[in-house]
Amino acid sequence: MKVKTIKDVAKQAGVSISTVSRVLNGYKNVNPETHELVMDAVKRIGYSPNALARSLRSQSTRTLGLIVNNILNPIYSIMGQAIEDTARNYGYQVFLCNSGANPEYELQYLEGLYEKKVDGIIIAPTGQNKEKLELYVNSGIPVVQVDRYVAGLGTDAVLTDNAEGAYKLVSHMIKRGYDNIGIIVGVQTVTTGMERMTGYFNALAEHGFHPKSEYIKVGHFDEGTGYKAMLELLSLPVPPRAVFVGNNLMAKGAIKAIYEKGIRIPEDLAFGMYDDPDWAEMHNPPITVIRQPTKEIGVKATDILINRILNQSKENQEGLKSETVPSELIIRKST
Amino acid sequence: MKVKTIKDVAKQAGVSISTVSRVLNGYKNVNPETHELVMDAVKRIGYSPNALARSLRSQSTRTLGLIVNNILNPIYSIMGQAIEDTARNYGYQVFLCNSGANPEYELQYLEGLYEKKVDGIIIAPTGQNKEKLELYVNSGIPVVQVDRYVAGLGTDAVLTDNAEGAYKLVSHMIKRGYDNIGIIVGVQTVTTGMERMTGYFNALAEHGFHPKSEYIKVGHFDEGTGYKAMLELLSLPVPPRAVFVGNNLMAKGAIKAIYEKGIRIPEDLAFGMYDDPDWAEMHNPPITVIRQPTKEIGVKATDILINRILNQSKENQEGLKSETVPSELIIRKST
DNA sequence: CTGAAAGCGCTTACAG
DNA sequence: CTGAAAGCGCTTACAG
Repeated sequence: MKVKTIKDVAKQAGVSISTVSRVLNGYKNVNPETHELVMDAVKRIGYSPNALARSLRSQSTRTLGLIVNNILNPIYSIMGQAIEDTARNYGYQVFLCNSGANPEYELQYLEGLYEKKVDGIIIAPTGQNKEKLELYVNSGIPVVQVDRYVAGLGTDAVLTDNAEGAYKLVSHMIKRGYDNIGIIVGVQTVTTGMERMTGYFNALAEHGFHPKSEYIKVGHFDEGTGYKAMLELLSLPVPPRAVFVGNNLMAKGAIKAIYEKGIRIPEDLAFGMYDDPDWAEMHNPPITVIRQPTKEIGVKATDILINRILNQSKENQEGLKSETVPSELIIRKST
Repeated sequence: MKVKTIKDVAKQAGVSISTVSRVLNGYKNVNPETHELVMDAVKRIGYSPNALARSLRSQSTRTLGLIVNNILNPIYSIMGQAIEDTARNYGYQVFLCNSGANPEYELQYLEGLYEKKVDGIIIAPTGQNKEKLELYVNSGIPVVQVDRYVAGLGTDAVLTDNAEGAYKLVSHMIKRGYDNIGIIVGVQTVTTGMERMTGYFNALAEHGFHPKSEYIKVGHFDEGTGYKAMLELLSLPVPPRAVFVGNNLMAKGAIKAIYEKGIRIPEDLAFGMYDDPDWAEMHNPPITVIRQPTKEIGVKATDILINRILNQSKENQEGLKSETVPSELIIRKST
């Protein structure tokens, strides 16, 4: 079946292609009868517009790019869903890309989305591709950073107050009477890793504790390094009495290590984590967490991005926004 | 910063745009010196091709569409990741779309991807948009159905043997000595819902049991209806002694209901489910499951799809494939 | 209210 | 090995 074009519609309807285009785009100045003629022809031959041609000419794709770190992390799938839903309400489609925390893949996506001429992007950046991101900024393609950020980029951002979240959780542990509190967290080249570490330090300092280097483990915000770090903590001569784990993936690995060693929560080891995935509440005992308003972050980021796109031509653009949403301490039985 | 085109490169390099195009596309018959001239110019002015223009002319986008049912279901996020990775190896990008089990959204995506001229699609269909899917088939755009399928469509498919999986799990429960086995499963308009129900019936029949209608609950493969169904089962004069829940989302809801009622697993109620999400093993007690080879489904579907795309011009196409991958019974403490 | 023409940025026969 | 020209399927000033 040959694919139909606007030309076929024009021929069927007995009008010019300009007129067809006007009807299809809902222009007001079209004779009602002509309008009907065209719509009938469209129906009859089963015409469907070619977005490639339309976008090439109109310089707008009504498409957003979303690059997340790890689609297997529920934080990002929930955020992705919120972004998609919000974008849909504005009539935008979303190109969801998963960098897998791999800067090379991220670079490929950044290039691919640029070539595909998305109208804007939302990104949870690895931090390694600042140059490519600058290309967007310099080309006037709006970028919103979420969850983590590359500094000095001149983009909007929607973030969590990671330091405060970590601080709240660790302070809670201290108040519960636990000393020797360990931390397992992601690399310090990523803002979330840094800030959660900072919160940990702040909580200790404020309560007069000195951090002990053997209780501080840095990994990759994934299950494997979470598992390994926990094993190391547990094999210390004096293992920590409580541990703060920096995200849900590391926590999964850490829990696995705890099971293997036959350690009991919270009797032997109190356990708290950043993020509140399904299993945190279903776990026995239920786990104390810091919950981020993931959905809200997605909605806000999309609102900001699309408003930038829509107001691109306007003179006095609003200044860059860097919103920080609060996260919530949810105390359960594991601490 | 004005965006650069092939024309700018041509001017910089002092050659024609045809030559630039040849260099960019790696044609062999280009003078090495010319090649260098062009590549230098590309670097110098920071040229990046416009995929819209390229695709419009070349009639190929090297882009795949993936429409899943629910990105919050780990089955689909894992499958999505596998599809993305496989496609990347072939040089294809994936447009990941989440229908949210809503036929209207699915239709929108089906239309959007068609307009964007993807080279092929992979879909876990809701079942409601057969007509739109036929448009793809008739237009010669390859489609691979995964997980569930719309019958009579003339597409390839990669599926799980749902009936066999359900049969294995329910048979296991019977052998353990449980009578009065209930089922909570998704709507019977979707193949996975139907087939898992069939497996349940088969297992009962083979062991001489008669299904009891009050133990059969049909919902929407989501948490809400799983919760509701479980509450109903538990408030029966004679509640079931064991329950088979049809997917991981329904199971989450069902577990919540079980907690609320203070029911113990497996002492009061044995519990088994389709799918093996993270939390199934972390649950206390760990849950007996049927695990699908989700990743393998994604890889296979992508291989099939891309081979179709690549061989589209060839005469004797291979016949349609409908592969069924086996699923595995993993016995844990909940039964 | 409608049509003819130019052009978006490429690729691809066609000549040479 | 290279260039000029046509054309992919649209939208958008420009005339009338």
